[in-house]
Amino acid sequence: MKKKCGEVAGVLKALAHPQRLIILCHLAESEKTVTELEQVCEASQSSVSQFLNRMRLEGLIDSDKRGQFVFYKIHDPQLKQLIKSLYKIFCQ
Amino acid sequence: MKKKCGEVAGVLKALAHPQRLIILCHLAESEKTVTELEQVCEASQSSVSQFLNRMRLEGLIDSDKRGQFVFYKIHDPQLKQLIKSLYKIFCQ
DNA sequence: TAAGTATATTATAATAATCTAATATGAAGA
DNA sequence: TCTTCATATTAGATTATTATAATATACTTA
Repeated sequence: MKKKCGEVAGVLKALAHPQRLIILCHLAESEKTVTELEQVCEASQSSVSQFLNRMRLEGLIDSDKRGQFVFYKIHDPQLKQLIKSLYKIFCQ
Repeated sequence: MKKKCGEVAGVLKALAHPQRLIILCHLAESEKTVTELEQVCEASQSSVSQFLNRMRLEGLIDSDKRGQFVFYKIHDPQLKQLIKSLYKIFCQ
């Protein structure tokens, strides 16, 4: 239990930030480019890029460079489930 | 959406900490005293007390003093639901 | 190849969270 | 009343997170 809570707390930390949560909610719908994410969460290019990189390193999201764009999407299926649950609990 | 994400991110912040998550998981089962919580999460008395106070002020938990003990329990029904979801997603 | 667009990186400043130690309060029992 | 136990509070040091500015890279198109 202690170990599991440590892991889960780590995932929750990624969501526990207004702009990162917006980003992840959008990624839960479909893949998005960095610029698209910049617009929905109204954060600077640098911040968004840093957030994305951090979440990628944590294994939560995936990046896929296609031409001049980098598309991000959710990698971790548990994260996707969690975002769905959040939506059910808090937005319905 | 922006506003809602801010609120939800606030709740998630409370869970996004190994020891607070352990505390909340135990409170999701039943009410507990501070000393009981100290033992399950292996944090100092002061830390636990500070965590509890903070979560109480955020409206997530309730305290009830009975004699020399203070019993804490989850106040926010959404938080209870969230903890159940976490259990389903990550512990089954 | 020059210019523009998309993204990443780095360093650093600003802010927030955490932990610890010390002390305080208040109830219970000898 | 003295002591012990349960809890709370405070202040400060430490550490982590966030935001910002500047610069770099790499692709695209004229």
